[in-house]
Amino acid sequence: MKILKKDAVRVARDLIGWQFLVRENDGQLTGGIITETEAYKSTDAASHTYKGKTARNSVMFGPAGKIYVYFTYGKHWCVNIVTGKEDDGQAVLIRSIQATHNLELMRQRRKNKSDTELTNGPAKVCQAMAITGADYGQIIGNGRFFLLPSKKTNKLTIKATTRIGITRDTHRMWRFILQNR
DNA sequence: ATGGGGATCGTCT
DNA sequence: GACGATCCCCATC
Repeated sequence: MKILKKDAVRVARDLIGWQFLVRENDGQLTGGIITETEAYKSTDAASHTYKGKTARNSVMFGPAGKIYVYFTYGKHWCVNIVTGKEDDGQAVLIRSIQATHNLELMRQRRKNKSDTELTNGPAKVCQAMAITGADYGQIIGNGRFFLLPSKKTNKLTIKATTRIGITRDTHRMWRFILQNR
């Protein structure tokens, strides 16, 4: 997918408003509209690729369009979309979506949390969409994962802020949030 | 509505 | 052996 081959910071902004979906075993689609993202690059001390290639982060070194999933805090999975050129070591973290497909299944997986708490965090998105380490390296578009362009004809209002939950390179304005949601 | 602290384990030092 | 690209619970306002 062409949009994903650009710089992660650009892609993180561009993906706001796109639909992020998975196909369930029964063929149904689950997911929603991307409302919050963050960019991570190898030149960035907050990135998993900052210290070079390892077994865990290898998929981040390309090609673009693959899924990078990681396990964190002993409990949670988080999902990224690999971006950039071959060997760049960059990706966009999906931090939040606005649920549009298969709400009932997502509520069930999220233990019937309120709708505002359904998919408003990176690990919550993975819980609701049942994304785990089994999805590591999946290619978007011809398997379980799908990205569909924004249907909005009017321009979206997108706010840039510093990233969440990191301790290094905290000043970078690489978090993008859809306004008026 | 907001904030502090505990849980928990794979990955890297 | 330490530390997270986090979530949840509970206390307080």
